[in-house]
Amino acid sequence: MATRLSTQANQTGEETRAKIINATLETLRDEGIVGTTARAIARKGDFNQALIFYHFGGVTGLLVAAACTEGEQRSARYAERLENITSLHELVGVARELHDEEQAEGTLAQLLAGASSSPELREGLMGAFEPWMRLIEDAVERVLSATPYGEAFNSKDLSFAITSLFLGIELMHTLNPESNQTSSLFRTFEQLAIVIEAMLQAVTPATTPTPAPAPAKKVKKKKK
Amino acid sequence: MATRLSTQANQTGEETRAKIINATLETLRDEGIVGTTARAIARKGDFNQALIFYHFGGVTGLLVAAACTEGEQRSARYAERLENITSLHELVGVARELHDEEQAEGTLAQLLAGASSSPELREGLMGAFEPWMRLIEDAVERVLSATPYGEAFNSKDLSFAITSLFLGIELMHTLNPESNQTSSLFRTFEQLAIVIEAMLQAVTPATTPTPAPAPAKKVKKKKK
DNA sequence: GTCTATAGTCGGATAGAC
DNA sequence: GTCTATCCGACTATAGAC
Repeated sequence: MATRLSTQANQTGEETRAKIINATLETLRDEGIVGTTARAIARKGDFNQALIFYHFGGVTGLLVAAACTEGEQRSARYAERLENITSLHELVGVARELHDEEQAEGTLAQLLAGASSSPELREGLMGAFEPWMRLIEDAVERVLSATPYGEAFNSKDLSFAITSLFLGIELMHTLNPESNQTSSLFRTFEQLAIVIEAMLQAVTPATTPTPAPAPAKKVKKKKK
Repeated sequence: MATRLSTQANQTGEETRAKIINATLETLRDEGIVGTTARAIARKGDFNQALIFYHFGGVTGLLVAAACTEGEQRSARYAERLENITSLHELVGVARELHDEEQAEGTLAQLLAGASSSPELREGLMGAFEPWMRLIEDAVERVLSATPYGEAFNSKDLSFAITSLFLGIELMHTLNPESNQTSSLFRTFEQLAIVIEAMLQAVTPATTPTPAPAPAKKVKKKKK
């Protein structure tokens, strides 16, 4: 791929596509889904509007591609950390880091909001989300299995809830971004995690090595 | 109010305004913020598009009015229940009911998403949200004060988190609305609430039989 | 692959008749 | 208060030159 045989002096398609996707994410962050039009994106990235249609077929196609790319990059950045998570407070720590990344700020929530008015976008987003959701789910399962409630809770529900919480925070954050609400929020989350971990420890004291109800099944060992 | 002295045969302004606002909420629910245009709203409510500008000055003004109205109705419907909440599982119960109300489904999240591209909408939403947030905050404070951690946590952060979680769930729900993900989700929440309450009880027994694994944090006893 | 130009559509908003 | 008619701008999308 990327033949580089063409006219030179100009970029290869891959570079252009990356530039367009980047401008799309910036536009989503700054203007929201409502303001993310082909013209606004082209303005932001300083390229010709027609390129969007040449490379992505249309705005919706571009949004899907942007969601996929962003999802892959995010997964690549956080996979290792997520795969080593075994405790609640570590999970909170990763969430805080993720929130502090400016690029991810709000783009996901905005894309989701746009899905209501475009079945095509909706389909694309479902695909783009799946790998990320699996990462979260695995982490949640590991955290759960370190507690006596490892089998008592639906980890799919819990990871759905965590993802929802995160998206909701992004949404609320746009209401008044200049407030430092969210930094206080993540501090509270850390306190919460510590207290819950302490309570769990109290419920299952170290003196009894085997945590309460021998579950004896369904503990996936997820390599790596 | 509502003079009724005018031409008759037609509705009074108040009725029309209500009709328009209702159509707006329906459009938000069905088409999302992107599809919520003056024309789409008028189509949905079967009235003339120009009425929106006569009564609300513009689409943004209408969206703000819809947010306020919806917020007031929701507050009126849930204030009593919220004000009597003292435990976590009750809070979850109200959240579930709220989620099951079809009218509220997604409109809030969509409005929030639209705030990114309109400072005027953003301002209006902040005002519309405040009373509701105070209701939540009071409930959270009561729930907290029934635990040994009543003073340890920032109740503003916690209610912000709860609101965010709720909005995020609405947002995720639009990805595949036909799945019964959310009903499973609220069941898990109820389990979670029960387990947490049980752990709290174990940590602070009524007759103090066990001498405290004691959370190694700042725990001020402050039963109200 | 990228640009200019433009066709065609849709949305916000207003003027003026009723 | 409501309706029709309409202007104007912005948007998606494409054709064709380079």
